[in-house]
Amino acid sequence: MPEGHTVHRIARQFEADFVGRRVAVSSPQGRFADGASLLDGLVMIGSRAHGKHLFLAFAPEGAPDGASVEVLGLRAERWLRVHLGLYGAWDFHGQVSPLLPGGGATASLGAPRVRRGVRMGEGERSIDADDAERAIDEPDAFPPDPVGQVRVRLLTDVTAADLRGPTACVVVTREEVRAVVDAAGPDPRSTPGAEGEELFVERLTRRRVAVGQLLMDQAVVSGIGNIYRAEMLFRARLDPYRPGSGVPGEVARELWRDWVALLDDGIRTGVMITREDLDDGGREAALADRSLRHAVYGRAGEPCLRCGTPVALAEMVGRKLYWCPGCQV
DNA sequence: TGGAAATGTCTAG
DNA sequence: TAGACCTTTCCAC
Repeated sequence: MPEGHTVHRIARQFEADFVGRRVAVSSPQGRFADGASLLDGLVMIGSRAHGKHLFLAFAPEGAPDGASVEVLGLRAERWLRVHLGLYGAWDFHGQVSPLLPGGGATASLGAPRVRRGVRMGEGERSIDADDAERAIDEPDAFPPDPVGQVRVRLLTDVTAADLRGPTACVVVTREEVRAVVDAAGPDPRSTPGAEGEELFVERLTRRRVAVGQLLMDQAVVSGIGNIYRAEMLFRARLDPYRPGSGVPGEVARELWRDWVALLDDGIRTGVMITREDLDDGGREAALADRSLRHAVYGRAGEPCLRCGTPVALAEMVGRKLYWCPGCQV
């Protein structure tokens, strides 16, 4: 999936283009028709991410609905919770704000898509004026006709957001939002500072389960997926099979701090560049070519960038695990 | 046209 | 642990 950084970027996109606006909600595919009718015509009052969950808060126009308790810093009784799962993606159409000053707008955030032989970046594709695909993908008419299986369409006067392929897309109460967040491990962006770090270290080091498995466990830490998992263990020189209880506290702290830094970088750039050996030129090249972004992920059989040992590939709890058996001990 | 693959998670046995 | 589920895309046949 879109790992945690992508969901935070999606939350920002909604903050920029939907929050404060009245939203028409529909389900072109039909599978979310009931939920859509509960939200249609309400104003989006906030947008939050925790790990891989996206929460969009709604309230009646001109009448914040009087919720007495804040959840994720918002008083809202009606929320849309979305989890993209493995293939989910949001597509934005119409007026789409750039997420970086001076940057291009983002058309699509979520699972990678391959189109016309052009591999899109992980999670998203830029549609600045030079992008030849813009003419293909952005018809003049607004809103554009839904393409494919659009579970939900959120529509303001000027911007449309289409959701396809989510694992979860459901209208929830603030209590249900609270429950999901409480059950999840810390996310550096919503559990910042020492509290998140302490929680992470405690949950990682108390169990004998393999650290490679624990990093993917969203109850231990939120937002890490298969790529960040492999790359963080490589950066920490940790054997993925080492039990969490065998990871020294200081090493666990370093893992958390690395996650904080990687997540910040991913949110800022929209791209997972996890190699430590790149200079500015190398990063520039990696932005354009995803095969240059990672040290071990997707590089099975190729020599380790640190010690030359062939990168190993195995299955861990049903997911592909890449690591260097030479220098991850 | 069918199968496989993809940054994920849940449930039944 | 296997299977189900969400969707799109490429590739072998």
